[in-house]
Amino acid sequence: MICGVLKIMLLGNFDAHKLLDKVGHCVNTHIFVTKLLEWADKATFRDFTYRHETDAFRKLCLSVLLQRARPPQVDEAYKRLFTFLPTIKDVTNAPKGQIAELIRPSGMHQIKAERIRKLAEIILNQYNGRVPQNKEELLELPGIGEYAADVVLAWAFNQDVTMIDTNVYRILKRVGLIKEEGEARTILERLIPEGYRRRFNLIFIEFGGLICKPIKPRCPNCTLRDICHYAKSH
DNA sequence: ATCCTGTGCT
DNA sequence: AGCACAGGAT
Repeated sequence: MICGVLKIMLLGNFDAHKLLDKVGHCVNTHIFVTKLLEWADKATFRDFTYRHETDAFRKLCLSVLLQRARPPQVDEAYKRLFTFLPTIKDVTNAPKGQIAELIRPSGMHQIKAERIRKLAEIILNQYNGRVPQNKEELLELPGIGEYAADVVLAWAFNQDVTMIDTNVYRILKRVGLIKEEGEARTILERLIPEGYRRRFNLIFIEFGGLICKPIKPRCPNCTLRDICHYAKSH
């Protein structure tokens, strides 16, 4: 059953009993959430410097850098970009080529450079340097889609928002909780109690990066192996 | 549906 | 060599 009070050290502590009381009645999802929490309790989360960033504009740029990129490479690009171009004005005035060169490690640097430069321009000129705090306006921004908008709302504006990335898709699909990607949001919002969306997103990302990896997942070491369709068929 | 795009892993 | 990556736009 539930092994005492689970604590997520990195993100602060919370009482898993309360948490699990709010989760739905389905046995599989119950086990799923419990096992993930137990794993997060023991695991050592990776520490990327960009995770400590709270500035809304930089988070906005980060969500662009993260597109189809690996976290370590994004961290490198992130440091380079804001070391050389610390302010929004700096980014706005920088030639696209310079931005591209700075963020090269994150991949797709030409596209991302264009997106970041336009972002800076719009935030500076149309929003007077303030990143909008609602999803509608965020989605209007170039290079900002569902995921990027949710990331900004969650981590820059402290909103309890469900974020869905490839890690979430992959984990939910393999375990067998969803068949198609469109089902992810519904399932997640039923699965994860309000107030814990951000924490769980980090857990999904870490679990997806360390255990349920896209290639060569570590199924033998995985706490979900007993309930996971993928683990049973491989 | 397909493109964008560099790098790390297998 | 080939696939995959904290996606988004056309």
